[in-house]
Amino acid sequence: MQAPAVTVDVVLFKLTERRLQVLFVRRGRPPFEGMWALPGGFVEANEPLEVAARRELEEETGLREVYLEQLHTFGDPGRDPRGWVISIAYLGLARPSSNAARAGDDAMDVAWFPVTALPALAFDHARMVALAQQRLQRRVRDGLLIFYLLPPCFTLSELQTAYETVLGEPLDKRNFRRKALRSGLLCETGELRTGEGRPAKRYTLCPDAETVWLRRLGLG
Amino acid sequence: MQAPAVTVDVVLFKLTERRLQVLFVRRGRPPFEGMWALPGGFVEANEPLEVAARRELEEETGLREVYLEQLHTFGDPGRDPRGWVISIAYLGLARPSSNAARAGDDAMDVAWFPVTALPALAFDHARMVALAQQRLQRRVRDGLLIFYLLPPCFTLSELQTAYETVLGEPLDKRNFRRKALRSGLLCETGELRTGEGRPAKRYTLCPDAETVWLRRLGLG
DNA sequence: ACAAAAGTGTTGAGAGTACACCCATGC
DNA sequence: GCATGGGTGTACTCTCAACACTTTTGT
Repeated sequence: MQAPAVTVDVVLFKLTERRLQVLFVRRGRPPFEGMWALPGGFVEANEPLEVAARRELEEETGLREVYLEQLHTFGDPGRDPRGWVISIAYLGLARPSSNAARAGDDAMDVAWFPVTALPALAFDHARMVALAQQRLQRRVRDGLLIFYLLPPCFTLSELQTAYETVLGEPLDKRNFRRKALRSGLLCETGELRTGEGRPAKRYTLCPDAETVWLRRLGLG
Repeated sequence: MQAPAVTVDVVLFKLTERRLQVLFVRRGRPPFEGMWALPGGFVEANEPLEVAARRELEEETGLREVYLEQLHTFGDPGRDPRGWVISIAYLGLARPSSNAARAGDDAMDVAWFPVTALPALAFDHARMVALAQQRLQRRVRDGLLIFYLLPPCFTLSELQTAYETVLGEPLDKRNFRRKALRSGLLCETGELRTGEGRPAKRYTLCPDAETVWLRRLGLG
């Protein structure tokens, strides 16, 4: 009974400059040396999978406290030239303030790329990104995932832009605002965002959002 | 770099007697000897994961040609008393005619249990079944998955009963039929199902159903 | 005063829901 | 003729989509 090696990989998304961006690291050794790849690596003995994903992400990029959910497990023979390696891929979401992708302990390059302009990727990582984006869109369409891509406080316009960026389609401002406000998920903070143009009210996801959301599904 | 052992497990559902049933095998050796468990086992060297799932399913239960999709990968330390073992769980669907669960080559017991009356299960298989049922409900609610649980030909009442059984709630007959027929997914076969009461028209999922379905999502 | 972004209502179409009776066959 | 399951229509509600102008601030 031979056993495969087991790795985890993280497709980490972030919203900046009205672009959906994905995080990559440049590989420092073969195979695919010098190529861009998803942050990830081998699972350690008796390490829970999600813990491994967080550890690798932090080791390679310095990022912590992101949202993570399991995406899919890839196990096709031939997906890794080193031999039999299966990988559990995670979908990750980070806030716009997560610039902090430092060059990791291994002194690797780390960079965000717009999902519309990906570099050539190592292994089957392009497939992983494509699958992750699909899943992200579904989960944003009917879920609370969008809020993991926003700062804790935001204006309705920022929220709308976030949706538009992830879904890749424009939304009607009035319909959007009505729906957002009627959802019961948002609280005014009282603050205003000032700058260009008229000041905008700031909102937060209200504390019982999860509950409200589940209640909604439970009743219709 | 230690590596875990890797297994696959299949949560196979089937509809009979207005019950949603799940397939189990009785374990012939420790750990959990004599207990019921999901069909599954170790992945062979360089074997694609889904292939492994199908192989184990057939070896242990004789069942082939079922629908399979990946569900989740379980890797918590302690989930298997033998040591570090991760398992890729699959959601499977079989038609009602799949009685054929023969005692496998290993002469194991094989049996279907209603999902509402599960036996005590080995490993973390109860969690797997719970997750699979949840996923099945979502995928049936908005997808074509229900048809993998039905024979190729069926009456509208059979279709309705299938939905009701999976979703666990009654549906209005007239609304259901209107929606089913307006969907454009069904073709009359011309056959009638005769027996008790008035004969019923038989329908099939029409050949371009997949296309129709995707077109629908694409437009709204 | 003007540029720039925030904010605001109404109408029409389609989908979902609730609800009760007649029809065709086997026995 | 009766038991059994098959088949049918209408009215109400609600959600979604389309659509354009006024308000508040900074410069």
